[in-house]
Amino acid sequence: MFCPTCLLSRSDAQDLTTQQALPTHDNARTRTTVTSRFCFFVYDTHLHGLHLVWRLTMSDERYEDSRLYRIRHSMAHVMAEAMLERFPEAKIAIGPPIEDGFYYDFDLPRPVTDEDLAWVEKRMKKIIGGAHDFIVREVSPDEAREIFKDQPYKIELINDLEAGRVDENGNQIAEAADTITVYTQDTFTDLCRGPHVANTKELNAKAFSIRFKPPAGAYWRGDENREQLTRIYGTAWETPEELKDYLHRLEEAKRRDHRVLGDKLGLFTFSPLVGKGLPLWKPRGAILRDTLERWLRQVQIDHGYDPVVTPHVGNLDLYRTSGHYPYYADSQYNPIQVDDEEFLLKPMNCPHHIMIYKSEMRSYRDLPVRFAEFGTVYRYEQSGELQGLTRVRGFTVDDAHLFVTPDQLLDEFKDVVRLTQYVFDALGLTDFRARVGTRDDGDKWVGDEALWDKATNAIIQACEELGLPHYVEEGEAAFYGPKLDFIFRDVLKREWQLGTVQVDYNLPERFELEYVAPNNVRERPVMIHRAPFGSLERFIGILIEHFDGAFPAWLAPVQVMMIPVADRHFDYADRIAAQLKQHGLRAEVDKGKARIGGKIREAREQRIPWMLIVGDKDVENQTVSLRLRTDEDLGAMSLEAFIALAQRIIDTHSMALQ
RNA sequence: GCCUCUGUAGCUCAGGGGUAGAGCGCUUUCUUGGUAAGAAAGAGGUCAUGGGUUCAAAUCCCAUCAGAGGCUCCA
Repeated sequence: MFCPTCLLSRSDAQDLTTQQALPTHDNARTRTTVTSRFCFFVYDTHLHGLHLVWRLTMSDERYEDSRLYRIRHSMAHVMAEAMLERFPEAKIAIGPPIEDGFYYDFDLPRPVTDEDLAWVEKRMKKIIGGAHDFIVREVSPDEAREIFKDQPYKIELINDLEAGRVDENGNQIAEAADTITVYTQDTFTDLCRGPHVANTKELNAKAFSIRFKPPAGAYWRGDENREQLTRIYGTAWETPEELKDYLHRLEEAKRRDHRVLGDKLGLFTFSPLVGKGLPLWKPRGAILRDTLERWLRQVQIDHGYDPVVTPHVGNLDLYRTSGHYPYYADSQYNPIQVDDEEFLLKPMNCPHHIMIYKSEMRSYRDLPVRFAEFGTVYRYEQSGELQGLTRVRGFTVDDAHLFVTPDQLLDEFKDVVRLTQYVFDALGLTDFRARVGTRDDGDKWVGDEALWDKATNAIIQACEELGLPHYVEEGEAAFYGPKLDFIFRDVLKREWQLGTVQVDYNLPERFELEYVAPNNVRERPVMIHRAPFGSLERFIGILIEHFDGAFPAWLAPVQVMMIPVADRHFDYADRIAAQLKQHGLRAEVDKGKARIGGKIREAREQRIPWMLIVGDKDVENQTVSLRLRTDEDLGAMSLEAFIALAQRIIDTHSMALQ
């Protein structure tokens, strides 16, 4: 059995131990997120030497071959049958299994109501109980057209199957079919490749739901210029317990939604008057963000990066030269006209950094040049795309651009990857996949194909030399070059794209960058674009959800909450808090009216790592009583002992609290 | 941008063609309490905004703004 993502075989995987490096595998290609979930690895770094060790976890079988896949596929057909009874005039589109469930797209005469879904769900249970066989038949395209004569979407699919599938550039991507398979259960027949369960008896009427997610709009064939259909999602499992688990996980994800927590913890807010997609950082969010920034800034300085600072706008010609303007005009704020010049709110930092590079004559002795900036950029994202902090219109990138000689490229690239891994590791983010994004077949790219190949090969070679398992995904590149993305899987097993490293031969060409080589000839440098966090906003949004707001102590906006037992202990609490602040700890005193239990509850809900309770006993003995947000009561200790403990945890970026 | 849904007190939400409800929070009073909510009283709302229908609109309709779930997009 092979992992569909990396093509590493299961027997190979079994031979691996945590202390062995993985063989590399770069010939896998996949476009489906379903299959790509099946190969995960966890890395384990020794912080100092940055020596990488990999472990692979792998499922036993491909999703497409699994029983769940057939169950979900069959469920989709059962749902379509019930929907056609509810909406006899409905046109059916497609209904595939997806991760955790299935969907079916319909063209409906009116919006679906919750009553409709309740009816359909009930009807589905009935159909399942009817013990209907799934019968497969092979028919000719003409027969198929007769069967689906009232279903225009199916006719379109049949015609395409018969002609052989063709992509948007007219390249044939599938053989012309002379037979078409159709599946029938009960009264419903669908054009379908299968596979299905043999009989609806194999479906569990108590282990599915179509009401866990509201109906949604979806374009026919994913094309925004075509019909908007109604997509109904379902989730289906083998047992009711699995369904319950899944619904529970959804609840958990909702509960720790960074938009909810961000409000509750006072981290950030939005104002319609400022504009949508433009986050406002409140003091507690800003200190968290500032702490991250200061730390990364220092790590980067240690790695030989030079901080630079550039303005928020730039002349439009700068972005015409870089190519950003022509390629992304739709998703930029309109140019600002001033006198007879046009300016753009900067959508990317690279052109500004390039101009800094160009401001001096560079010798090969100066390279590599590494410019780093927390640069705020603005992109006019489609309004429907905006989402909390994870998709905004103004955000700050932990951006850096490296200008290197071709000889230095590989080592520099590897060093960037090591730095990225160090950063994630220090934050306790350890579950990753690495994705090599290659050039799109379409027209969203610039430059010379040979240079693209060179850049892509450099990335793959670096991955191999680092022993970094990776997979290739076509069409995921930036327009100016291929990239390596780090895909992070959080505690709820959700995937997020975080850091990115890109190799770029094109912008140096476009901006005619040069350095003087040893033989006194002017050569062209190669650029590396990189951002471990990507967007600070998005990254913090992900951190909030991953940690459920309970940040490691070094990042916690408030690290210590003083809880005086009675009002007469306020002075003592104030004095302690002042001393904590002198030691660099972020401490506050809760002088509210609540009793001690209430204050503890509040501090816990605020995810404050340490609570120091002070009452008569503490004043008398000159102690503080420590309680953790995790519920442990560590009892009385001297202030010095607590400060030593807190500083040790903070300085080591420990995830623990004691 | 497109489809669907939502917008009522600071927050979470109930209600619903005849001038507004709960819990939490907030204020005050009592309580000074030792490890996940002490008690009582009180304040607080042009029911997102603008228009329309109606004797009467928070309620129905339209538009706008904002939010949610998807789709498309993501340098």
